[in-house]
Amino acid sequence: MDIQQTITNAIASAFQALFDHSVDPDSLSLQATRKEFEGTYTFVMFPFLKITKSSPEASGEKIGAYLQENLSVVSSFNVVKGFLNISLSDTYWLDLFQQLATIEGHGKFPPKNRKVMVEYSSPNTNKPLHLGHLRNNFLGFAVARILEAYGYEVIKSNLVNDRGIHICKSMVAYEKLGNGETPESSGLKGDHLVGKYYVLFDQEYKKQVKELTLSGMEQEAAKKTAPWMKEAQEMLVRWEAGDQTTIDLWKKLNGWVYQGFEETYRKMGVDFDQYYYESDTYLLGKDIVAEGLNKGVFFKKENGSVWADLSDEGLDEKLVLRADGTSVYMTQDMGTADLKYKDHRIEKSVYVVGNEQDYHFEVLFKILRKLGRPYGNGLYHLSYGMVDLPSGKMKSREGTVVDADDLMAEMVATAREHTQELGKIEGFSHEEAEALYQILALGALKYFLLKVDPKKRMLFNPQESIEFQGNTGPFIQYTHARISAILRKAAQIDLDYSPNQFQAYKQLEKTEQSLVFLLADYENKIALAAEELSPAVITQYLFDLAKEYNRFYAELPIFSETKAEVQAFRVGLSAQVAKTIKSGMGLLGIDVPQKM
RNA sequence: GGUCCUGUAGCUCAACUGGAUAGAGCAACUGCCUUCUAAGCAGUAGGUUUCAGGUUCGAGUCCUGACAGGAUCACCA
Repeated sequence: MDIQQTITNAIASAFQALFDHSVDPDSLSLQATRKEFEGTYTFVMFPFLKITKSSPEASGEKIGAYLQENLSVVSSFNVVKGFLNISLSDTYWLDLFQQLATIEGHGKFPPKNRKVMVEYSSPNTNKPLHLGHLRNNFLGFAVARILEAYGYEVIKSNLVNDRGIHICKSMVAYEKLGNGETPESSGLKGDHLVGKYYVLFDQEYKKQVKELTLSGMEQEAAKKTAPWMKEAQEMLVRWEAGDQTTIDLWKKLNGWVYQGFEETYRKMGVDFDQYYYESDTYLLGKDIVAEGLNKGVFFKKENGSVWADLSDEGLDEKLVLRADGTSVYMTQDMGTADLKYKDHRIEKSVYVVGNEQDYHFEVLFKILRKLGRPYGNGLYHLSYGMVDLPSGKMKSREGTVVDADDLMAEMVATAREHTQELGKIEGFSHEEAEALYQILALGALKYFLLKVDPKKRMLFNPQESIEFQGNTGPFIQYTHARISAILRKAAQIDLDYSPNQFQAYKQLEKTEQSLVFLLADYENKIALAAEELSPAVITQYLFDLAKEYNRFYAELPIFSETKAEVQAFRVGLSAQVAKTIKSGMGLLGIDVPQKM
């Protein structure tokens, strides 16, 4: 039984014994005591004054005295206004810490034997990845790791958007202007090369539309009749008909893009267990439309188009099949959902997709639940806000994007510069130094993007670049490096810091208690992060832990401490903090260095 | 216009889901390297939590209504 429950149970018995009033212990809750007060847990008296029939202070005193009397772990208490602050004994803290230090795999829940799929990244194959994708990929990867630690079996999937009119656009431009250019001949990464033609298409297309409108055509008509747009549409028809030349071109360009993506994913440190390609899935879902018609979930309009009526759920009608019998986005997403279930029997499915698709997923999930899908209640849209630049929204067609590859390269350069300025690479080989810059750069970037609540939009200012001080990835990495130095020294002098070496330690310092408390809290934070699908819970926790450790580090000596048990405890505590930082950063997909 | 999201220090973000005097980081200022890594630590300053009502012992948090920003409302994906 955990300590909070022990205390709330005791409080319930206190109400019984002192006031002859029975209270359900599960209805009582404790909160962490605020830093400026003495104590670990706080019980708020206000809601119970009717029971105690006395002032908040007097009630608190009575309950506190009862706890101290009857619970050996309670060493003291104080009452401020209506807040009963409870302090726990040193024995409790030492026992707790020994447990933590002894448990193998702290931060890993027992397997739930339940499968969850996390779909993220989902790029278009007509342009390179940008800053927005970085947020998506880091979020998806971190959420997958967190769910895994929470005990789920996780399948990371990537639904590649490899077909459609936008893909044909870059194909048309390449056909017209490419002159057989390849990644090798141009020296460009495959995805950047194809992206170049996507931009060229847009430029030429805009020119054509402008010319047509100048010659008197309506804007809308001009957009439809511009020669290149017509060619793109015709190419899409040929593609769907399986025309060999078109398919060959498509395969060639997509192949280049995949090579480029692979490299970018590798640099980002993300991966996938399962790829789905829209070229395979875009025709799926039509049988579901038929099923829905039979079940009365969908209805057909006069022109033959099929709709879902969700007005009873506060939404409106939504098209699921065109009058000509072809599918829309919703159709294939229904089909893909079934496919995922058929492939993996997942109970839970997380879609990491930007918040501009909130409505789409709300509708999709409602439809799937109406259809009685067994996985219907396990569907989650992890909706995240856009990353804005000071100049506003990023638009790839207009070239106002922060490219993912460029940004990562810049971060590495900044990390290199910063580290060298600090003169911190004595004794590093060239390879070690370069590896460190990578770790720091990616750590700074990932932490920066993950520390913000996913659903909030965030601002990225390339000029100010990403910090290495304060609430940042490198701050936490630094804490780990500091501890590593301590552990190296401990190994050098053959210091034994296993739990039986510090049995005799009494009178823990306040920061030591706080650290033990934080370490014990790690699993709660994993659970919270998993339930809320929010890596920001973990970043916040790691920052608190690192901050508290650095205070401990500055305040308390280790190797100059004369008592062996104190030395052993402090080294042991440091080791456990390092372990937890490494584990927590691992959940975020961030590496930690031994030296920096 | 309907629906959804957001609004907290100059800036970027927290606030344990209704609890104490709303906390961190950055930027500014003051201290601390002869002792385990100063990418650190301690401190000063910075707030009418967009506004107006309401609910109650208690509201940044819940309700109503404004205001501001964003997204979405295609036989596009």
